Amino acid sequence: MNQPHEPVRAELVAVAVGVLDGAPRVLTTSASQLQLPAGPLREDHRSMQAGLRAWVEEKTGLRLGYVEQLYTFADRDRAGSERTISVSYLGLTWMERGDLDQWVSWYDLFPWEDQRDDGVLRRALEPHLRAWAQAEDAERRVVRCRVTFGLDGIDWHPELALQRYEVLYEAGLVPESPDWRKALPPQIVGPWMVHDHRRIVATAMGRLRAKIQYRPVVFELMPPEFTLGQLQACVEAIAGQHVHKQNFRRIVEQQHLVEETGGTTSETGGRPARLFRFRREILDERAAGGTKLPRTR
Amino acid sequence: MNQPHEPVRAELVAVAVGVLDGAPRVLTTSASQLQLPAGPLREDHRSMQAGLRAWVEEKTGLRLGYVEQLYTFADRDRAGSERTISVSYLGLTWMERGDLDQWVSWYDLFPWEDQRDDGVLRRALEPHLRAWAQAEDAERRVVRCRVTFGLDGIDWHPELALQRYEVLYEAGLVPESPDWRKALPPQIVGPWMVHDHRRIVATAMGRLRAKIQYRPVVFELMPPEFTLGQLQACVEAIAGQHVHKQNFRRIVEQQHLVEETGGTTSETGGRPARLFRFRREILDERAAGGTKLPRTR
DNA sequence: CCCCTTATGCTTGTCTTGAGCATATGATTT
DNA sequence: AAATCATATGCTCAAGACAAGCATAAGGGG
Repeated sequence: MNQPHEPVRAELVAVAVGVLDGAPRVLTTSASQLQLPAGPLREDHRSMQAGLRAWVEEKTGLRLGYVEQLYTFADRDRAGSERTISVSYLGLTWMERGDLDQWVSWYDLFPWEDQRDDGVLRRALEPHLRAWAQAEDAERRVVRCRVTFGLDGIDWHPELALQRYEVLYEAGLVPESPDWRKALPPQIVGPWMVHDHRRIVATAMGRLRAKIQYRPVVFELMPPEFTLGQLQACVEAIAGQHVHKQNFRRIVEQQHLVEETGGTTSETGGRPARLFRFRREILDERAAGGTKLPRTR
Repeated sequence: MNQPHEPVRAELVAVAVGVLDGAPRVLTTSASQLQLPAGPLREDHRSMQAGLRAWVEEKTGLRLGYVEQLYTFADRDRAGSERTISVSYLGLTWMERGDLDQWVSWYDLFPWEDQRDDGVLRRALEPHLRAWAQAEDAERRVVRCRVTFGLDGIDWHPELALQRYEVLYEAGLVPESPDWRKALPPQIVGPWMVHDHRRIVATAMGRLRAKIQYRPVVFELMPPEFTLGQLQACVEAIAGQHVHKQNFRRIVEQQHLVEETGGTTSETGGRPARLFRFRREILDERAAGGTKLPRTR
């Protein structure tokens, strides 16, 4: 029953996300090419998570806080070589100013994902999508584009990031597609990344956008004290959508996710805002819900 | 930067689930010990999913339909040996009568998870949980038990199956705990399974229970034609909870998840019920929602 | 002092959801 | 044949969640 296992290589890959200046950003290892922090699972790693943290710290100096497993890919690299299994993780961290060069905005990677100013980007993409949809197997393709990209008045679902990427990949519009001759310029479809790292980032984006709605994970991206305005800005950055301010406040407050610190700040301009902190106890107290998105259209 | 990878062993593990007679069941490989179908990733497998399907078919004869990745574990087996990476998958299938011996009810594995008759089982467990909570670090432990097991009037959340298992594991109440001296009899805490297979099943249960609420996956467990009553029974089996019949029907119908076949059946006893089939198109048409659980208390 | 900006409080109408009443229609029992 | 049981199906109602918007508050900069 158990023939000997063929050995494989195990790789740990991190999508470390922080939010700064209205854009979520992904940590890359500084190199000529865009690539995620990664490294092999080693004998001395106590667990995969521990190994992942170690690699990220070694390669970028960042100590991750929140970490969760994303997905595991198996790639047959070059013919003949061992197979590599990549276990990817999503990590969240609070960003302060500085060292922006290692941090790539995920809207630079996926320009169409920011619906806060869909204008140019989506307009530039939509015709190509329609062309692809018409080319072959039209019925299915049209429906698929409509649903994933929210065309023709259908709702845009932020959490479908991976599915959108996959459409573009199949359509040959992104540079890493197998048939990349029709690939569009990076301002529209974003830059190339090593291996399948862009797919992994898209996976992370989808997961985070979904999770933010039913688990209080935004707070892992926030400083210890923050205003509700800043919290909202962070959620909007992640979701790539605007939310209704007053309703957002209502939800956050009535769920008792935060408590006032007593302080205020006027850094935000306008009327000074009260400062809040995350009530971390809530993680035990309840199967606490997340931050629904009261949409604004 | 790239020291040579230390080789590891990659194992594929399947949690194949079907529903029969009001209980979800998990496929095991017939042996003296309870264990899940599993096998190493092989060179000739085109992908991990393909490999998984192949193993399940080889070991049990079952052809899986729907498959999704669950979680990846890394275990250091025995000291000195290579590390094993287990990539686990959830598979759903439609069960007909027969061959029940290979299929273990997940309420035999986790008796406390069936809240449709929580009576005896939970009563038998609760005192031990409270004892554990009091023993040490009481404040945290009490809250944790309350939340995960829904004690003291807090809502029971079906999808917290894994968290509940982990509490029992830490409390030493299940036979596979490192300190198993306090373990309770199998009628209360279920039987032992090979390796960490029971943890994997608990993961699958949590995932499926969560997913059923926001994606139409129940239908993967149903025959081509079914009555709404049967569909409801299937959902209740998965969730381990009763749902409100009329509201359940309302949700399913208004989401256009199903269409009438025109036929009826009186197999269910009582007034004959109309037959429906799943509108599979909906999987493309919308980011279709699942089957929320209109609770009944 | 006026205006700009963001913060914060509150109202209103709509939609969703939980809960239950009432009736329909077959099989089974009396 | 009538009563009874069991499930199916249709419909109503009230409470709560949610989208949207109005109005006021309180800083800073001209």
